[in-house]
Order: sequence, then structure tokens, then C-alpha cells
Amino acid sequence: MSQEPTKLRFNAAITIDVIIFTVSDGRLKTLLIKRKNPPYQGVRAITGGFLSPEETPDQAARRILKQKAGITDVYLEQLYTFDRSDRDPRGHVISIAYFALVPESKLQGLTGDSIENPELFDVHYLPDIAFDHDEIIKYALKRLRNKLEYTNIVYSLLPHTFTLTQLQNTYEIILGQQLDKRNFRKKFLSLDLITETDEKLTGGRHRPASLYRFNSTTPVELERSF
Amino acid sequence: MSQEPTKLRFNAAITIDVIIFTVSDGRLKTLLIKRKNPPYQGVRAITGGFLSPEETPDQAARRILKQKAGITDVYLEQLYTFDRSDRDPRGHVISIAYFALVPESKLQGLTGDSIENPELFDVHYLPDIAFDHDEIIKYALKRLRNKLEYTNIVYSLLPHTFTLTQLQNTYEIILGQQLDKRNFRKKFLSLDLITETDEKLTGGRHRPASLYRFNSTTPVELERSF
DNA sequence: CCAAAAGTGTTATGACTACACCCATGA
DNA sequence: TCATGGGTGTAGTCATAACACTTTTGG
Repeated sequence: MSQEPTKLRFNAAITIDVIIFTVSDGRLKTLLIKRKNPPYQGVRAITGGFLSPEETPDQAARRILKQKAGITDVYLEQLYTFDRSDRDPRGHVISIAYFALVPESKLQGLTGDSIENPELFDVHYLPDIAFDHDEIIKYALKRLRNKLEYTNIVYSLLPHTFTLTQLQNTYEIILGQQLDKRNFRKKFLSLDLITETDEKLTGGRHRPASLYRFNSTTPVELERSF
Repeated sequence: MSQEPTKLRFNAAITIDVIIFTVSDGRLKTLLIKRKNPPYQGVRAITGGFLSPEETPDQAARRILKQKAGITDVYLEQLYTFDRSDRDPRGHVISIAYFALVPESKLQGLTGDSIENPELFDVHYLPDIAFDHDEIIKYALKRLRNKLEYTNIVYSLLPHTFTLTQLQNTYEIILGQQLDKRNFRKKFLSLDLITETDEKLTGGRHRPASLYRFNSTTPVELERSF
């Protein structure tokens, strides 16, 4: 294929924002840092950073996850590309937003003594947030709730084996509503996404619970029932 | 809010691609141009262009629609942001893709004598296409089919007033399947998206059809039934 | 033995599917 | 009068929603 002399000229300033969700203490939480530079210095914000010229947006999102929160190997999905031209006082900025689902176990290392002070916040009780980041979080939450209904991505928030009650709790926390135990089990088991192991979770002063595992720990899309 | 000296440096080459869908002659079609420059010179491609530094991606998408196809005031939605780093021989390119729904009436002016030779192609019989544009079209089609089910966006493909048969045909063409007339009417009318006018479409040698109009010609999202 | 969570089945309701005939018009 | 597309209702099936008691363990 013949190469033509057209030079590729950079024509935009791209940032990558990564909304990190986790379920912890019975709450859906998101990780926010404290901005160390203007604009919005000292205000909470989604983790993000500028795209490096030699990396792809996906690579940048994973780099940011690792650098800012020490997180690797998690569910990551592109959310939307937002234009910040009128919201960022620095000028014309385009933000490619992602969202990540992180099991609580991968957030243990978050010491909070990092320079940007990452902390988890209940998505229903967010502090003041820089830019229009609160709208982005709402948008991500909507996408997450929808995807719960027609994919298996909840696997990315649970340990390798889990009980049906843990699974149901995760759904209830994210959807923000109680579900009927029998109906939930019947329906979820009919989807053939999980398999019962021969192990049980003991320890409580009650009947032990069967442990299950996901058949696939890569994203699977179900047929929609429309 | 204090401005800090951080300079905004452009760090990426952004292109905007706009997949244009229309229904015509009982087929779902998309507009493709013929590339006049390498790479893929002379090959069919989605309409697109580089982002201008002073415009937002949405503005760029509308500018491209107008410049390349003479189309204004249509349904336009951001689809996904694709990374072309390994697909475009010119180097690191990021494409923000949109899709537009255009009623046939707005495509009359397409003379085909423009320098890029825009033509409509049946989405099921596409010619050879530049880059990975065929995958992008498939992705757009999937999004379009999904959105038909839970939004009113079909309004953007129909004239101001229309018959229920026209409406059903549009659904059938896009979804690629026949629908039951009685069931379709019962369900669609129950959504309260359209209202019967007191006009009828006469002209065929058969009973005249009632004309309907959409209650809202801005996008409306229905509650999903999940 | 008792407190606590695990586990299980049936009925009622509402949504979707399948299906066939009469109606109004123009030629 | 007849060919053509417009217009309508019902019964069967399937998925979802509502609902309460027994089981197993640890303390």
C-alpha cells in the first residue's frame, strides 16, 4: 500500500478517565482521588490522566489503573467519550471514559498515603467532585446496572467461589433494590453461568452454604428477551 | 479558580467517522464514499474526517454530515471510540465513531458527482471497505437494532406522518425479520409513542390507511422490561 | 435448644405468540 | 366486481412475581 506524504498532526488533547467500582461493606463504592493541581485543586475527582502519544486509549486506561490504584487484571470497558471544551478551564479537552469493576480483594493495598489520596466513596453519598465527574459516574452506574441484566460481568466483583447469597447481595447492592431469594436463584441458575462446586462455606452458626463458581470469567452476553 | 501554567499539549490525532443509515427501497443502507487519498485510495469507506482543533467531536460529526453528504438536522449518536494504531498505516489514529439516522427524503440531493462519490449500499451486501470499517458498521447495526427496541428513534427514519404499515416495515427492514401485524400494532400502540391523526393516506386501490405521528421527535427511552 | 442463614415449590398474573377473516377503496 | 392492502380479537404459552416453611449448623 503506497504511503502518502500526509503528515499526521496531533489535533486534540486527550485524557483518559477511569471510573473504578467496587462493592464493599454492603455498598457500591467508587474510587476518587484528590486533585493535586489546578483546576479544582484539592477537589475529589475520578482517576485519570493524559494519554501518552505512543499508547492506545485502552493501554492508557490500564496504565492509569495500575499507577494510581495499583490495580491490574480487572474488568475494564470503554464508557463514552466526553467533550470537556466548555468545562475544563484549560481549554479544549476530550476525555475517553472507562469503567472498571474491581473485587474488594484487589483494593486492599490502597494505603491512602499516595500523593493523590485515593479513597472509596459510596456512590450514593459522593463528596463535591471536580468537572462534571458526578454525571459521568451516574452514566457509568446506569451502564453497569444495565449490563448486570444481560451479561455475566458480576463475576468480576466476586471471589473465585462464592455463595448464592453473596451473588444476590451483589446484585441488590448495585441495583439498589431487594430481590426475592427463590426467584433470583431459580432465574440465575437457569442461565447456566455458574456451577456448584462440592465445597461449602462453613463458619456461621447456621447451615453451610454451597459454593459456586462462574463457568466463564470472561464477559459473556446473554440473549436479550426483549 | 486559579489557572496554573500547565500547557495543554495536543497528544493524539483524532478522526471522526459517521455511519449514515437510511431505509430506502425496502433495504437498510449506509452511505460510503470513495477515498481519494491513500491509504486505501479509491476504496469505499465511512464518511469521516479529522477533528478540527477548535471544534468538539459532536460539532465535527455534524460538520462532516453537512460537508460530505449535505445532511443537517438528523438523529446523531456517539457510537464508540476506536483505536486505529495498528490499522492505519499513517500511525497513531483515534477515531470517534458516530451513527446517524437519515430519512430517505434528506438524501435526495446526493448527486453522486461530489469528489468523493458518496453512494448508498445495502448493509447486507457491502463492497470492499477501507480499514476496519465493516466491523464498525456491524457494531453500529447492533446498536441500532437494540435501540429500536427500547427507544423511539425510529421517528428519525420516517416522514412526519406515516402509516402503521410503514412503521412496521421500517422495523422489519432494520431487524431483518418479519413481524406479526396484529401483535406489532397492539404493542406499539400500547407504548403511547404515537398518536393517530385524522388524516388518511389514500391512493392505492385498497382501503386508506390512518396516518400517525410521533408524540415526541426527540429521543425517548422506554422503561426496559428486563 | 435456639438463633441464624441456607435451601426449596406452587400459584397467579401479565406479556408475548400464533393465527384468519372482514373492510374500504380504485381500477 | 375484484384485487389489494388496511384493520381487528382470542386462546395458548411462557416468563415473572408473590409468597412461607424446613434444614443445618455453631454457640
